[in-house]
Amino acid sequence: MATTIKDVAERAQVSTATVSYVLNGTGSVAAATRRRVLDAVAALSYQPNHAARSLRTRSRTLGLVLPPAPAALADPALAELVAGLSEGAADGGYYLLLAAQGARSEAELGTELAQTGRIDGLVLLDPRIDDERALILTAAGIPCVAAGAAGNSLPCPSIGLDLERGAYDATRHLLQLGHRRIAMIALPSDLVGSESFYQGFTTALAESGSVPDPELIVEAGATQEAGMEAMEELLSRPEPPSAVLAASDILAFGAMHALYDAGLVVGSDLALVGCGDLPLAAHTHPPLTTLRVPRRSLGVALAKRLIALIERHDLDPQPLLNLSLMIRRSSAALQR
Amino acid sequence: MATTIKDVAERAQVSTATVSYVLNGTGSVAAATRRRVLDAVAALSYQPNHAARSLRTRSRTLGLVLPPAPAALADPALAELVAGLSEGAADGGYYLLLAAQGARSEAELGTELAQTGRIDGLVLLDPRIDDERALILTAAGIPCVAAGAAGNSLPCPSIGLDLERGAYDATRHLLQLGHRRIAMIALPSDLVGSESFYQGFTTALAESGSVPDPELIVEAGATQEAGMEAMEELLSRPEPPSAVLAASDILAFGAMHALYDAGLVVGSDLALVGCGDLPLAAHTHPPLTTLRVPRRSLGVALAKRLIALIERHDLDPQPLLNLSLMIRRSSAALQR
DNA sequence: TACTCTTGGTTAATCGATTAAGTAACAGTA
DNA sequence: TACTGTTACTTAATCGATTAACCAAGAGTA
Repeated sequence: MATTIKDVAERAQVSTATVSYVLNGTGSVAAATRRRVLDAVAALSYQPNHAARSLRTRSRTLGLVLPPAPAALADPALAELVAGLSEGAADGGYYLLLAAQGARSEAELGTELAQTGRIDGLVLLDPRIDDERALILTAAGIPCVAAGAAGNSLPCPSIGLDLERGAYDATRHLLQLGHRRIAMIALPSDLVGSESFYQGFTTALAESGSVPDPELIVEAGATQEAGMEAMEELLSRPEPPSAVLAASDILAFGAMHALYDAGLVVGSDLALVGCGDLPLAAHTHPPLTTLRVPRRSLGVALAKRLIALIERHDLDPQPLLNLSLMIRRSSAALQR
Repeated sequence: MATTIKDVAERAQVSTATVSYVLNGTGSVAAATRRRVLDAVAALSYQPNHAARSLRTRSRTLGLVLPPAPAALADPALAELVAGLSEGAADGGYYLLLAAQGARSEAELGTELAQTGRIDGLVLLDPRIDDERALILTAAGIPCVAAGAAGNSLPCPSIGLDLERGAYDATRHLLQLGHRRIAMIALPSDLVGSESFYQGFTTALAESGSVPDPELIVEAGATQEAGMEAMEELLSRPEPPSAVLAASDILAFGAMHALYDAGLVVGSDLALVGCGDLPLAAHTHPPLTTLRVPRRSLGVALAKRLIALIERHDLDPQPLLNLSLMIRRSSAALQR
């Protein structure tokens, strides 16, 4: 049934070694012989057996651990990243293995997958500063790359989003609309991106001659509820903001709820900008101005970086990926 | 580095065969020996190498082909299904391999993956009547199961959603609100689910003493644009409907746009019900009444069914999964 | 001429499991 | 006693590739 390298060798009148050399481009093979082998491969439509191959070499598989149930939905756009990942993997001759986290920690699961030879490397989502997973995995010699992180506070390579520039752009947008009291709802500060995002925010403010008011910076969790509470907190200030930059769309959605509850109209009473451009963002009321993340490209870039790491070939450092500001009705000129 | 079965055998003072028998529960092994082996396994924290194992047996991997770029976003809730799949796979000791479709057809890609021993079986999304992929794959002896299909118009097993019951419930809901002219925007009729959905719709109408007006049944594509056009068509009827049941949320979103353009208010001028309960559905204006699909359970059930097929053990036929009607503001009582 | 390189191949070991076939020891039975 | 079964193992073949080691023939060189 399944055609093996032996069948090809017989048909081409050579040894299996020669077939292998032709197929892998290693060894030296005369042109005529190479032709015979390739013809035989084509005639038998031979595909090398994956298990046999990976028993001797690599598994040509990248791993991704899916966050457990509740958080799995936290990023409804995960599918796009995953699509990019498997696309980038396919380009390099790899596939993507998905594992449900279950009881074990991500690092444990990843280690097991790597040690049993199921995967050659792992993609890490939502990296944190001094990320524990990255530490454990790299210590165990397991290649991994982190998604969407910039800078070098990570023990493994990463593909960065230019969050600093994004936050800068968003803040400039709000400043240009005439806002002066601009608040920020931040993600947990141990996420690798948080610092950059804050940096962009303050840089834009500084350029306009102001400094961020500590009263208007709230560090929240990552959930919608957290965004809601953060917004409530901001509204309780003696001088509440006229505009809010949220570090994620989820936080922004929560903020919207709080504003609605407070009887304020988003877009006219207060401007709101999110980050992520989830599919939902264009459909809230009012539609949310937000920073679009190139998730698919991020996925492709991550896969390529990880493959380069696995195969130990150098790769030009990947430039940070740009976010683009999608201006919608949630951000509007200051009312007076 | 990597501990092998040989290391375990040495430590337990037995042959590798015995270790294998203990680990697989095959062969007969004395209790004391079994203990020694298990102790050695634990002491060395041995995990069998996947490649070696799958060279002799199965790959313990399920495959899923991701639709190409544009369609990949068509179902933003795909992530949930995928999470369910990998969860169900994990329960059976399997993992999930994702492949980006690229240039080749899904059947070709699936066949290659199976023949190279990368996967043992394949999950098919959005099955069609006499699905070509299912035909090719089953003909090639590759196990596959289809998602969300009912009935036996498929050449492979499937996990069914009770679309008939769902459509029935949704239609009853509209009837109870007082609607009498109820239209339906259908998905392409070659999708396996379409017939059942239509069936549920007509059954509910029949119970109320009416028959479906052919003028009010429109078969559309699967896109938002298709939904929009279908709605425009319905509005152009001499006697337009007062309520519309769309066979998917995407279609319903399109219909909403058409209604908005026509100056009609969804929820008061016309009731609208979708199907799927995409994350977006609760956040449109007005929020969309829709049938919730248990995507995660569907994924789990699919994985279990596929594994049973692969390992050839019988499985009680899985009952159809129920949809639940999420009543929101897009469906309201008839205005008079 | 005699020696060394290349070139173009082959042979055979190897990766780490599974499993058919064989065997020794002992119990049960005719 | 001799034979048949069990039980509890071991030996060794096998899955299908990769690759180190070896080898023959012809080209180049001193």
